[in-house]
Amino acid sequence: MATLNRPGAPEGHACGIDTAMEVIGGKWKVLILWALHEYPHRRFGELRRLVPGITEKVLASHLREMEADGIVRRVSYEEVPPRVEYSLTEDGQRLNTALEPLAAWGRERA
Amino acid sequence: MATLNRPGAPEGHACGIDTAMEVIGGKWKVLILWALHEYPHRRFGELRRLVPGITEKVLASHLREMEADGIVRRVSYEEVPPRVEYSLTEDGQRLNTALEPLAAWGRERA
DNA sequence: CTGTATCCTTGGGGATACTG
DNA sequence: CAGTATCCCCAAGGATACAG
Repeated sequence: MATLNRPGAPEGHACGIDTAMEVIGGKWKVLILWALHEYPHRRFGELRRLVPGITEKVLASHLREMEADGIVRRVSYEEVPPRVEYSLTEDGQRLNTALEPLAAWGRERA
Repeated sequence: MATLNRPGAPEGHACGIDTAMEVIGGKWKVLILWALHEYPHRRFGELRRLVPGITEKVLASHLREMEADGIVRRVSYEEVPPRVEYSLTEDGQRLNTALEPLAAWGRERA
């Protein structure tokens, strides 16, 4: 993404906020993150119920992207019927922690 | 926006992250926030230069929304040629502070 | 149960020109 | 200088059906 144009700045250490925004940019990603934090190791169907309104297609693609970004881990148990569990990676946990002040700011709004 | 479906939760205190995401949801908003934090009291044209790539239309509409959300203050000096200065409100400053851990998380990514 | 495959819609954002 | 006014576009999401 774009970065700031910082006249007279050291140049070489971006603000980093843009990087984070790309990762959590999807419409439901922070909600998924939050859900996985409060209810660890959820299955696909459980997540769908935890995040009301999301469609299967979008949940699936969001999970894929979050997995690719290294914040979500997907574990598939080869059973019938199929069982898949999603959880946060270490980086995902840290991201969630980093999100907490922002959540607090949101809560303080009337 | 949507909120989490939290079975067996106290119900009545949402996670708050969704609220914050709505406020910083625009494509360039965090960058504007950051710019206004590092270079307080900027004029329209200066902001345009600080956030390279943004168009006048989008900068204007983003600023309007951020003003409506109470995180940016717009002061117009009735002069010719016109002069307008944008700055962060108290709430905007607190939002920026709340964004810092997220920025740090982004910076730590390789 | 855990997803694809299709098709369709929308609005956020881009380009450009113009105005007080 | 500080913005509107238009027009346009496309990718992110939604709806629904189907599959292993």
